[in-house]
Amino acid sequence: MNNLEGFKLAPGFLERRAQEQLVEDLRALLKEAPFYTPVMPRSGKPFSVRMTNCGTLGWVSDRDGYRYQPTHPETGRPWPPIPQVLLAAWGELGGYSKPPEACLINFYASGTRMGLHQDRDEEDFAAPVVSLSLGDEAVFRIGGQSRKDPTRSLRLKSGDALVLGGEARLAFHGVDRIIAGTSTLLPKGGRINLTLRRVTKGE
DNA sequence: TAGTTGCG
DNA sequence: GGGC
Repeated sequence: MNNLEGFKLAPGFLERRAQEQLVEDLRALLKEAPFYTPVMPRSGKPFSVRMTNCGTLGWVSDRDGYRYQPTHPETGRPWPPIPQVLLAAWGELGGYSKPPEACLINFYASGTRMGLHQDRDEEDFAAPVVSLSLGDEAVFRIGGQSRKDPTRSLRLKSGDALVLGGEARLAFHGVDRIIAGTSTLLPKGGRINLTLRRVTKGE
């Protein structure tokens, strides 16, 4: 049905200790590039999820649209570099020759969500999208390349990795809800999702 | 128009 | 979780 080729779930890809070290890396990174609240193009409605990025490019949304840009929209500073453990994850799971340029960092507090969407603001759809989950569990939904295709839902746990490549690269996906109290990784709860992407076709 | 990373 |  919607067994899209190129969809891969790696449960427990990061063990607990690696998750803790990554959270430490992120703590430092977030001082340089704090979470901000993006808004929807044209309507200006805020996302419930807060965002920041690392890498040479970051995904942003504002009244003008969705795009990748080299600087934080509020501080104007370049995004910090992508932590090594994430580059290693890309190498291990992505199976792609070029390194990731963008790592979108989403923070889902309890009660936040992300509607069904496609990742299609990149030039390079041959590259996979690699995603890691930290903290509370998410009810994740994925369908096909058309919005009306049937969807299925799965639970993403802290340390799980997800790869969207091949046919699944342009699959609609989203987060229905966060289940509070399902992880002790983040002291204040919530979920962090890290999404690695190749943006350009060039070097 | 078609589409909507949101809303209901 | 479907549909606008």
